[in-house]
Amino acid sequence: MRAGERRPTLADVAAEAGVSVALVSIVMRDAPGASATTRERVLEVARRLDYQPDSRARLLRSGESRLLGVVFAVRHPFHDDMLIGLYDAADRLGYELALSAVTPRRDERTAIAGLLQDRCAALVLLGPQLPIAELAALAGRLPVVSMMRGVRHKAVDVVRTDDPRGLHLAVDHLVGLGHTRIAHVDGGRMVASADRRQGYREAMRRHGLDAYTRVVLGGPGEEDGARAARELLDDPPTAVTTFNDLSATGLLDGLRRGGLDVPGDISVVGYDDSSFSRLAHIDLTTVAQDIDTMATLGVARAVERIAGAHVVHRETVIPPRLVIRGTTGPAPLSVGARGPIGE
Amino acid sequence: MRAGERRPTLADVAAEAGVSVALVSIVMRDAPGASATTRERVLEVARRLDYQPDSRARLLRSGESRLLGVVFAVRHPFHDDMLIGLYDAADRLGYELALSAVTPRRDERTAIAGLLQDRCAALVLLGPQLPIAELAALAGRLPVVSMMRGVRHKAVDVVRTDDPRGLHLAVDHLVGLGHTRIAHVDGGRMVASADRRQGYREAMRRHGLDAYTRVVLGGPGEEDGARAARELLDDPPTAVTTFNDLSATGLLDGLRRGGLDVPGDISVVGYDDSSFSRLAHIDLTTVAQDIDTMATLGVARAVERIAGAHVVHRETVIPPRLVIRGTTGPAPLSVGARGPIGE
DNA sequence: GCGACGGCCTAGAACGTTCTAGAGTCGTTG
DNA sequence: CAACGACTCTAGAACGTTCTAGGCCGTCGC
Repeated sequence: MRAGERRPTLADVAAEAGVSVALVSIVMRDAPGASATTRERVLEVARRLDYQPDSRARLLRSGESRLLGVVFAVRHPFHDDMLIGLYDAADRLGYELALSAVTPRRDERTAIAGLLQDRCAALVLLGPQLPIAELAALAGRLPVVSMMRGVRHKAVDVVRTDDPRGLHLAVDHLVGLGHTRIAHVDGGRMVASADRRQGYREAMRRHGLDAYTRVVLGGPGEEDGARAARELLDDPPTAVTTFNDLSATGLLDGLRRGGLDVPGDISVVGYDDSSFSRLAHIDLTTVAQDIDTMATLGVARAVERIAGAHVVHRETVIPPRLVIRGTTGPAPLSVGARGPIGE
Repeated sequence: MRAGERRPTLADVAAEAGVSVALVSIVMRDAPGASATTRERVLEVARRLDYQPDSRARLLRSGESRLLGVVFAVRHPFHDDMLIGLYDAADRLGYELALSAVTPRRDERTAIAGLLQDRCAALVLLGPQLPIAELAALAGRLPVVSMMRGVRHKAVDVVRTDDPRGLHLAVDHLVGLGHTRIAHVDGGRMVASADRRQGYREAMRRHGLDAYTRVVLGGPGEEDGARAARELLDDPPTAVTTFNDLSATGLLDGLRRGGLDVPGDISVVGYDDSSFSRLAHIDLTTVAQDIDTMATLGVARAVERIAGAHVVHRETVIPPRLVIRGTTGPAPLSVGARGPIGE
């Protein structure tokens, strides 16, 4: 067999089986309207000719696409994990996924444009960076679900993690271990940064640790964590929460180079439960987002919008979970412990 | 605007602009056969109506799909990197990419089936695991390019890294640093494992270090590296090459826990240049595959097959590159150095 | 002044499916 | 016995595009 040969179509199967094209279509779709015996015979022929339905023609005619467009970022372990869940969820509901990746040289607009041309029934965007106005315009044309990013617009559904709560969990854990001098390395201009920083502040206040609250400027990268480490080394706290795992590893490295033992002298908590945080080498205590639930809900929202005419805007907030590993431990005995900042 | 409204079609644009459907098609495709003024006017209208071509109908009619199906594995940083290159390469040649992911609960067969229904013109498979017979059958229906895995079949093109050479580079580097007692932690049953192990053996022989050749059973995971570390600690060499970065990090961790300093006492070389190997925390010297070149060639092979009727089977082998980071250093002074094994 | 030609444009078929409307057959029923 | 309904099947339109064939108009060459 050579590539370039025409693929068998419904017409080929029909001719071979001696029935009409429409009947073959009925059989292939498992729709009512064919006797058991012809059904059998048609399927036999289809199998023999190795017939594969042409989804393009199918969708073109039937209008409904049962296709969900997913935009994800490459080199983003968290997105990979999310894809796994999305495939499962879509599969359960009888939908297909069309993936479009954002890469360093392929921006979100391009990724979305590709999916629009494929006539997806809805879009699921993982951590979209587009301005709200653009997302809203998009949502005027087809259902749009934003994952991990809050979008205040009635046409855009949102599924995200309760980020403040994530930091409550982290701080509670540390306080439970006896820590009081807990700092936070934030994510700079990143979208989720404000929520996490605020969660940290709230949690500290709730524990009456206002006076120990200390936010260090950081960023999403490893080098941001390393920079924060240098700043912290002047007057190290006994524990640090961070914006994400990557910055946490930079921080870890910086602190250790500065002569501190983790978790002996200082505890560190990451955020995201990235795959590398599980490496024995890193073994980072971190806040995990409930990826499966988020994926299931994301797909569900999209499908609801596709089906129902008008849905009210829904923002679903999923509680995170703390994963305790090796970078957190009891607060060191307060030998030489200093009081609150500014004391 | 509500989702569910019909999208504008060529006919809508044509009616609005007062021209025929065919002419609008000509303008949209940038094909010859329209005057500059009408071209302008049609584009104006298309923009105003926010017309988006329906790629399904387009491809259905034109037969040629200019669509490359790509099967990649999720949670596989190397594949993510490859996607970046593939998008670039496809873009340069005017092709689109249709992605289909292999996840823990979605196997390769399913991923491929999805792409076949989309009538891709060719398939680019990243590290396919399918039996050769199946790949060959597939290649009978459309061009198939296997990336990173050698497939001895005339219908399947292959683009892969020269793995033996990768280990030559690693060993040469270590020998250049004065090492002689160099062990190799292999990848067990993994596909590429044999090539890399053999490359190690060849390189050792070439340097006259036959007597120091030492292969330790390993595997692809971190725990495999850790296990190998325990075995090596009994009689540590001064350098180790490994099957991949993940096993190298496990090894690093095990060696350090065993009291050895890296790279002071012992040097370690990984394989793959995974993103985490760049973390300051790990800073692993490793063998990098030339992803961009591979991606470019993979797409090129697919496109050639699509265009040309008969192409001879081609296996393209790309030389790897050594990335020197912090886990390799000069061989320790031979205080207490032992001779070759079995001396 | 006439045919040929080139530039611009259009009508209608085609791609492979699904869908609608209806045709034929048979058994049941009034 | 005619009418009917259920069941099985078919013809042909439709989806939104591209492609082929051709029409119209002005210009050019003779």
